[in-house]
Amino acid sequence: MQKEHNLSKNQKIIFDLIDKSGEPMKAYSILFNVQKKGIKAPLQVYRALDKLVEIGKIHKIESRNAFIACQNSSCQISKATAFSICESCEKVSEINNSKLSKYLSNFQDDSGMRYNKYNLEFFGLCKKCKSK
Amino acid sequence: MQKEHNLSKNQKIIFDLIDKSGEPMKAYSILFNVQKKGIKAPLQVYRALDKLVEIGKIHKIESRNAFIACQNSSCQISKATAFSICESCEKVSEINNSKLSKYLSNFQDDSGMRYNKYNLEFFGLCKKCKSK
DNA sequence: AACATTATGTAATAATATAACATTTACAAG
DNA sequence: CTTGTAAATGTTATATTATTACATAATGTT
Repeated sequence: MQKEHNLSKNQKIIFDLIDKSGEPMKAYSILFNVQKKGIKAPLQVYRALDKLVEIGKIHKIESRNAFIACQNSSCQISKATAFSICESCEKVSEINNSKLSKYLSNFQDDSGMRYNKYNLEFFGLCKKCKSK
Repeated sequence: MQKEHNLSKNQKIIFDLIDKSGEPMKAYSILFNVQKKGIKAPLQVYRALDKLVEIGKIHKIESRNAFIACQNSSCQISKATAFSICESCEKVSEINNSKLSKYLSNFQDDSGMRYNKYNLEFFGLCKKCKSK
């Protein structure tokens, strides 16, 4: 069962914006879009983003410095993430594949070490861009 | 066989610095360290870094905005990378595991799509930090 | 009510990265 | 060997991303 996180005012404003957009958003683009709602400073945005990432409502696409709403309803905490990124149109999808996540969660490196947290970004051309 | 890339002057200076350091370096730290060699501007650093990444001599650790020399002698082009990152001491190691790279190169998402390029970052505590 | 925790507001600034333009070097084709 | 072209360099300015520092307010718990 997913824990209810009562989002604060700024967190809710910013989560709703990212969630509705359906695509990765950058911090200063978020800032621009929420200024009419009273959020004026970068720090207000980054603080909300930090919290939303921490509780797993959004993920950061590291290679793009952008944030996307979690598309995986069973995802509690953002510690094991995988994304597909189109290098042409920049479309990003979260990959929710249990075999992949099991494989990576159970992966041991040559020293026998395991990792409870990872981020994987796949790059290629999405179907639309491939057919062009 | 690895293709010989004749590095230019700036590329060589910057690669040698990163390679000798053995750990991830940030662009402005690189800049500071090569100023005595005549490289004065950020753009000179970023251009060399871009090229070195392109030819696979270094990799970018996206979650850290830092660059590390490729530790895999058979790695020609930086398109399939995996790293282990200690969240305490920030030590970074390149993971060179053929099973893992085969698994990821052959991975198909639910739409049947494959990816020729990926970046995977594992997070945890390295042995030293774990034993503290 | 008292306390601790979390969230907010605001200004300043640090850190990371690119745009635009001029010039020079390396090197292959004729 | 010179002409054309791609790659690399130099320089200034600026854009983009993110954090420090400090003050205040809201929320939840005992």
